[in-house]
Amino acid sequence: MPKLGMEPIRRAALVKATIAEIGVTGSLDVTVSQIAKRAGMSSALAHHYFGGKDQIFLAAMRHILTVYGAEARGALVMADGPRGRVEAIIRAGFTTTNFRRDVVAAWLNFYVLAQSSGAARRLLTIYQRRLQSNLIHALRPLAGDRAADIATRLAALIDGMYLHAALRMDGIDNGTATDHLLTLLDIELKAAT
Amino acid sequence: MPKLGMEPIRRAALVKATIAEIGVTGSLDVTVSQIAKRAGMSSALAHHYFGGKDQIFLAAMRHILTVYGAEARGALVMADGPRGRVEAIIRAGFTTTNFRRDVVAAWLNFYVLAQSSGAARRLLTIYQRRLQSNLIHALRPLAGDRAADIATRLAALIDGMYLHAALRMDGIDNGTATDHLLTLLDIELKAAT
Amino acid sequence: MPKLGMEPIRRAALVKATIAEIGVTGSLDVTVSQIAKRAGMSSALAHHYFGGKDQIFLAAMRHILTVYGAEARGALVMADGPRGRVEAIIRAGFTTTNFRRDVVAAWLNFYVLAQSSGAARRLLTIYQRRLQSNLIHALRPLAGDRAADIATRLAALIDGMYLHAALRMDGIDNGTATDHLLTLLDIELKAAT
Amino acid sequence: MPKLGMEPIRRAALVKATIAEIGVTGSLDVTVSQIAKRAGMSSALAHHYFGGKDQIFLAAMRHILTVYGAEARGALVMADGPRGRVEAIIRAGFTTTNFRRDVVAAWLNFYVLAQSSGAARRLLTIYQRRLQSNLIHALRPLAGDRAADIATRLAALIDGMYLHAALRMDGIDNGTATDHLLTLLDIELKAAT
DNA sequence: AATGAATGAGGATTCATTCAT
DNA sequence: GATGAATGAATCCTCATTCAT
Repeated sequence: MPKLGMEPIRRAALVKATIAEIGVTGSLDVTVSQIAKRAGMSSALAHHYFGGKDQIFLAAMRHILTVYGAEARGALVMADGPRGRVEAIIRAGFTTTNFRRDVVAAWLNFYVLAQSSGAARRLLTIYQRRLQSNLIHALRPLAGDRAADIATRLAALIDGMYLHAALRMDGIDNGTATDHLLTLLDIELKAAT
Repeated sequence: MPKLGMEPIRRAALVKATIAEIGVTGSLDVTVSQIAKRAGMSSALAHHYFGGKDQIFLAAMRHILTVYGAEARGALVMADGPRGRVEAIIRAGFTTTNFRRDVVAAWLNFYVLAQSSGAARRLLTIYQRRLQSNLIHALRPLAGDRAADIATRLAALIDGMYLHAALRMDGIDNGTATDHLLTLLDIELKAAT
Repeated sequence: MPKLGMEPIRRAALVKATIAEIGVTGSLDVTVSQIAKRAGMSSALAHHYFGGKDQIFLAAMRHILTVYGAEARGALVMADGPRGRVEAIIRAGFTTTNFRRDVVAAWLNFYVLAQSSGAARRLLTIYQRRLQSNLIHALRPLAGDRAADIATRLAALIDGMYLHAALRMDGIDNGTATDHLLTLLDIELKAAT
Repeated sequence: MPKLGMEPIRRAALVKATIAEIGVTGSLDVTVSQIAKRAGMSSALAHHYFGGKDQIFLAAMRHILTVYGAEARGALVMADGPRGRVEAIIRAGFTTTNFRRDVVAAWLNFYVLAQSSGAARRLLTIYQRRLQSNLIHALRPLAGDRAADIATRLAALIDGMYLHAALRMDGIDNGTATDHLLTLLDIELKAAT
């Protein structure tokens, strides 16, 4: 074990462990000790690097949003035409990275956290605004004035799919979830013409 | 003079207080004492009537689902034609009773609870199945084979709207939420023909 | 009906135990558990009744000051003539109740606490002002303009004696401490004439 | 190139930082990290040089006592006649070096420390004995048999003044504190004749 | 010489739950 | 029926201290 530059490694390990632990427990009732143990260190060290439980949670949340954002951005760059851009945004939410069981569980829990924690809400709001704005931009050429409304429904359906997935209901998986979203997109655009 | 028939009154008060308290806190991190205090009794009495915190939560969840179910059933009876039946089901989710701030917050939290509590998940599953089945029945005459798929999207969008409402995103309120749902219904049916 | 009226009993026991524990340890590094144990209850109950460690300390401090104040007032009422009044005030600080080892140790620690705790400082200031004012009133007829200055020295010497007593220096005990104070009073008055 | 002779510099920095930190906090609840940070080094190094927190405190205490002793000795050498010697001793306690806010705060805290730490008590006792003995020697020619008693009162009043100063009571400053002491000396000597 | 890394031990505080009355 | 009393079992967090580099 090297003696220097441990911080980023430890932080990453803790973030990863936090998501995993939330995934297993299915709630935020996770102790710092559990997280630290899973990350292979003492709880004291976890506190040392993050300052407190809340900040560990926020870091995990930030991580999930960052990864999501990165994938979405990457997909957008490669996308072809307006319709392709919307698809890219939608698909980004259901990649194997983002639509893993524990990540979805964490996601849902962060939504709940956002109700009581200002910091969490701020984070989520930023993400939401970006998603909404991306969707609207991509939809404008296809649906004109209706872009905003359609974006709202798409965004809500994405979250709805996450919610159902979190409960493993309907046997939703990457594929079917994406299908539902794309179907919605199709009929929205058809109706908009 | 012993008070008779206090039990149902106390239980109802506790259930109501639980929902209110979850609404205020925005999470399940609510103590039995808080709930009991709001319900105007000692926490010991709350335990006496419910046996434990988990059961208080379950009772509150059951209450919400029951009220929702009752309203939906009532609306269904009055509904006119297949399309009217679907509308009735959708509208039931956004009445002022069911779409109140604290109820929505509790709803979201119960979704989370369902991830860690088998009993909670069972409750939710029952409700989900009933909703799904009601929707499919109502949609069948209108959309044939596509009924199931459409029902899934409608159900997911309902939950998505709840989620966004819980975070006061998009300025979602009764009216706009219902509008979005009915719009989805419209275009789904148009596309199904 | 449950066991009633425990609160004052518990609080008194905790205050007493706090003083004793500070006396034994000689510092404020006393755990709530130690205090609670000595008082014959769980630390949880201590928290229940006082809300926190700080408030336990403040209550103990308040208790000491209250007892002191009561004795001083009592002695003042019985005192004969101006000189008698000054003596009464002085003697009150060195009764067997107030000049006990643990009380003196607690006293000293509260002085230190007052440096970091606003609440503690306020308490101490009130006591100090009352002592000063009592002394000045009693001294005025005897020393006129010099009353204030003399009072300051008397008060400082009282505290100095406490300090020395806390460290068992100079073999200070009730008797000698009082003697020193009265001697100071004598020569102050002689010089004031 | 290893830095040579860092040890005394580091130790001095730590001692200084300790006193400052105690002065700021107003208590001994100061962490080694705080001290080390203020001294511009890691807490590990502080341990390396002193072996432990207790020893850092003791070193700080020793430092204060040493400085005080040095000033007192210096003043004694220059003093003129018995009365001048007593004055010199008294004034030494209230020089701007010794009567600084943080030094006084540290002083008071060391008194408290002496109640629980044998080493601290020993240190303080040595200082006390030296002060007492110095005072008695100087007073003997002026007050004969009464020297010891007067010395006790003078010493106690000095500490009392420190205590009041620590709490910024009575608006005590160098000047007024010294005045009170010298007044006491005056009237003691007058009474002794 | 110097420090980042790491932890064990401990302490304040909270809370669901039980019990006697 | 109802509650004050009481606690054990966590849980977060802090900190002195050690160690490898």
